[in-house]
Amino acid sequence: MIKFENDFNSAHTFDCGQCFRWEMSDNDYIGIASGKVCRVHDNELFCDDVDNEFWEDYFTLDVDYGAIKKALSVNDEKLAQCIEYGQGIRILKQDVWETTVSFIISANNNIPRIKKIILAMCELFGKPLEFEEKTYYSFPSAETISKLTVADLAPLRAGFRDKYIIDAAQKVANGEVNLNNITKLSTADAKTELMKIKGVGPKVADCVLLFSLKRFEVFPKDVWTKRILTDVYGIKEEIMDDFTADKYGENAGIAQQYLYYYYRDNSSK
DNA sequence: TTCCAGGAGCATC
DNA sequence: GATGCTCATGGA
Repeated sequence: MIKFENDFNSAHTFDCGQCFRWEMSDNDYIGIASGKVCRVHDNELFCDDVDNEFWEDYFTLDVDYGAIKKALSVNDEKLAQCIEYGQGIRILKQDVWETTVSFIISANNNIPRIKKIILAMCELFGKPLEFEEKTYYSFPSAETISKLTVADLAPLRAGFRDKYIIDAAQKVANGEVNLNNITKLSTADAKTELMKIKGVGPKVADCVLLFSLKRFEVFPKDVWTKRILTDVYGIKEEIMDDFTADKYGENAGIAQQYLYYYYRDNSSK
């Protein structure tokens, strides 16, 4: 069991668009990551004892979000409001391979459908995991997917993204793209490495860097964040990268996540 | 029916 | 290097 002492809100963390394998169950969240399953109830996480260290790492418990939020709130009233609204968002350190494929699937797609495609992929090609007398499925390895064809992925209904998933699996499995070594690379080099995969452009690569490699300085720009920067801050697209880097610096990605969550959540109501 | 979704590949200039 | 078109799918 792990207890979250502060700066953690399960709903905000799991529903802010960074992850796709956490589901509400009896007011708790059940999540699957790296072949492990756990239950989050309020501020407590229940898992197999041998996995404690894994989940502590996954939830980046070493990061002081209080200090980061304080620094980001200075001189930015709008962001301070978003931070208040999304309090308790933690950026997760997810598996690189899973995050890469997940955000390949995210291209020109919506979150419910992204989750549906990933779930189908796990149920079809992942390994069964028993937890609390129920069966869950792991995210399939690159080796497993690399042996499949585009036709095998048809049941996922992933559309034009199916060929990108195969390309990613083959390049990772044969070592053309080395994900094992990627944590040691600079952010720029890691981005270049990821973009060797078809279907991984700047935005998908940025999401992988932020949501699986703790590169908090990266600010992924999607249709929503571009809209926010334009409408709320009056920034033109050409200078967005400079604006976010100058204004938010090493924590730009965290700022981005609060902005994204606030505006997406409040525009759908 | 048309528009849109946590974009990217490709041809063309 | 920039611009415009296209890529499946399903919900609104």
